[in-house]
Amino acid sequence: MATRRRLSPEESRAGALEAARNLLIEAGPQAVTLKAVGARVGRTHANLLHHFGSAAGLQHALGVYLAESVCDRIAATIRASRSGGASPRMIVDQAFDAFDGEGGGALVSWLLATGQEDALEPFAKAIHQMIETVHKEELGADQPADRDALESTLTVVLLALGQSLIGGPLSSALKLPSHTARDIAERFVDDSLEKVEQRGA
Amino acid sequence: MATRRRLSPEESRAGALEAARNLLIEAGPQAVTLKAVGARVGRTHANLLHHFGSAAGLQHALGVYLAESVCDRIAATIRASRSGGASPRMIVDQAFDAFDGEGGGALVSWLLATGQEDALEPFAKAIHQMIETVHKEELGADQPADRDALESTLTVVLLALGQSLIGGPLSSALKLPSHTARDIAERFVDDSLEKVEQRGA
DNA sequence: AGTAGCATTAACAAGCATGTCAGTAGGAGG
DNA sequence: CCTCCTACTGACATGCTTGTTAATGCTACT
Repeated sequence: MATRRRLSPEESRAGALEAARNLLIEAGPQAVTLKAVGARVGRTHANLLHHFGSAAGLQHALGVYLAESVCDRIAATIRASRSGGASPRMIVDQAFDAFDGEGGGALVSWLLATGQEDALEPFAKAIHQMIETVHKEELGADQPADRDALESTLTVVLLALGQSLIGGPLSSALKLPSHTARDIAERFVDDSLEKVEQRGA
Repeated sequence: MATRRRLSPEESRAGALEAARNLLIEAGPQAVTLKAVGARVGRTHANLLHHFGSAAGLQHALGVYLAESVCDRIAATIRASRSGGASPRMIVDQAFDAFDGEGGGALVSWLLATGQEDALEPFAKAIHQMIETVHKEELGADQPADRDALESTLTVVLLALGQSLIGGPLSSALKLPSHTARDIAERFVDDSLEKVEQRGA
């Protein structure tokens, strides 16, 4: 057997979390076991126990990792819009993509499946944090995001989540194109921005 | 030990499904095991195997049961609105309640967690069926539901689902009242109905 | 009452996920 | 080169879930 390389704890954890995320997205919450994740990174399940303390430790770390990952992706796009590189539509698109492909939907169903619903709170707070930060950067203002912005955020997130979970089968059953939910969310954001501008003028 | 009553297959199945649903709502998908469900109805896990054939059989039956349950509840309210007993707002409310308390959200996370995503399709079709039926009853028309009605349905369902899954923590983190998603959905439906009336006039 | 059918169960078995522990070995620092 | 730290592993243990099977005993039907 070839000599095994010895990784730093950080490398091990990062690799394991990435593997766990892919496993989660590909095969669902049930598939994320110590053994399966270990196999993906070429280690034993005892190794994961060593690094994460327990299965629950891995679950928690994965939750944090996914939440950050999803928020980062959305926040990056919002920041890009500041320099004129991204329209509101693109932001909504990114939000949908983040839930759909980055593991946002998977994260939620994972947390719900493992019964750690309290872990949703940090995720929700991360979203709020993101909105507040971006809002201040955007306006250069010190005031918190207004109610319309918050409601838009809520709407987009809920629609994106729902879309990532049952959007495919549902829009197909209703005989609507699969991008319908995206369109609705974009329309909603457009209307909201319009209202803000009118009020500002 | 008191003599055990002997139930008909229908009674057994119905009782088991009801117990499974409560278990699912209260403790999440992981908690729905043959042993746990059996304990709730005062039978052994072998008994459930006898009635449902396998664990997968119970899962499938539970999926069908929940889908019907949720759709029935919403459809009943829509029908009531025909006789003037229910407003559009109440219909939206019922949809949210159905997802929140009746197990709609739990159903989806259950199906996703157990990896039977194909079971979402019948659920989605049941929703479509419901809309088409109600639409024809409502208008007395033979034509299928128009696009606006379908889009409203999609929006309400996605929002209700999202709300039932992460609505609590999310609206709390955004410092919005917990009924915000409901309000948004109701506004959306109101606008949609208004548009239809204008076009009809 | 007697009997046949089937709901029900206990006992058993296999598989899997989590967790413990003692020991091995890689790699950095002396 | 030697030593210490610790990443890493294999073996073992436990408990849970699903599944099989043979036997038991209600209950409906004759």
